[in-house]
Amino acid sequence: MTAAPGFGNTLVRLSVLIQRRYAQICADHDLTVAQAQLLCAVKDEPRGMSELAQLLGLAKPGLSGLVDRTVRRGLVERVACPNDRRACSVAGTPMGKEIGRAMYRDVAIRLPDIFDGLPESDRRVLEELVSAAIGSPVSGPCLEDGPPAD
Amino acid sequence: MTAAPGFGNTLVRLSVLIQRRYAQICADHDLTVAQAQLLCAVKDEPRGMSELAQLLGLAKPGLSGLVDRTVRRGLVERVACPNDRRACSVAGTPMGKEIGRAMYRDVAIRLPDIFDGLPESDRRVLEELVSAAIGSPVSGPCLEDGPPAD
DNA sequence: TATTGTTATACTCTATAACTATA
DNA sequence: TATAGTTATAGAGTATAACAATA
Repeated sequence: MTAAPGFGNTLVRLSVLIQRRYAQICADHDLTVAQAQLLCAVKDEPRGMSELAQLLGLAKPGLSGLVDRTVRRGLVERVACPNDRRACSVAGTPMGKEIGRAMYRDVAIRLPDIFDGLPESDRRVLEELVSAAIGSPVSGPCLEDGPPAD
Repeated sequence: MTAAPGFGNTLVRLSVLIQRRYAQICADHDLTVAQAQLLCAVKDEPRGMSELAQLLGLAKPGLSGLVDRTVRRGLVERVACPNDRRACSVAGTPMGKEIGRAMYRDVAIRLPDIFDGLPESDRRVLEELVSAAIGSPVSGPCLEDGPPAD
């Protein structure tokens, strides 16, 4: 009995719990999940399209559309890249950055409630283990670098 | 310093990791995530539409569409409810049940890899804490009961 | 009248293929 | 030629409103 047989499915249920709470926080800020993640990714500094596609796990056309819709809402803007006239970066507008930071704060405050049922000492152990297992964000955003893009 | 300030965002990144791996397993079984969850929910016994909507966190029209698409693929079918002629249940077809069970097994095997970086003893502690915090599945499916529906 | 589930409509998200402009 | 990003197209998912049949 090396691992609990249903642990994989417990993890799926955990991720669903997290995603539902996260989606609720996004909705409270009048954002879709994808828009919120984009906003969190550019809340401190602009990022190139390729980097964002990688970060958000989207193919390039998907990111283009997401940026379009988010631009339309006045939350981000495209800025030309001086070195390479094909490329562009995505920057948060003042409003977008503010909302992105508010999201980030709200997530930090409200999401851990999921583990309210655990005694404080267990929660601290859990935090340490999860943080150790998946590491810290490379440069600020809510997301993890990943393979899916393109 | 009660809780790590970024723990909420670490949880979001964890859930993204889990969801991406889960989506990959679904794709390996030629399923979308929503179809896989529907299949897991009916892999052992039929379930009513209301129960499924609650379980999957969908509003009724969303579930109707999901069931339509999954019926079209020959994985589930609608069965009339004898007591109430308005109502119906969703049952897996033999193929659908088989795929649902295979998914469930595959998730149990492949998902915990996420924590491969942790020493074995830490992994066991983590499993216990997560399982204690979110409990076991009520009746078998991969999902958790939740509020969003309708 | 209230409830179950579907249909209609609209928008977001995601994928693939084809395209434009630049390198 | 290769690369960055967009446009075109299609399908899945999700929400609200209106509807049908039954309770």
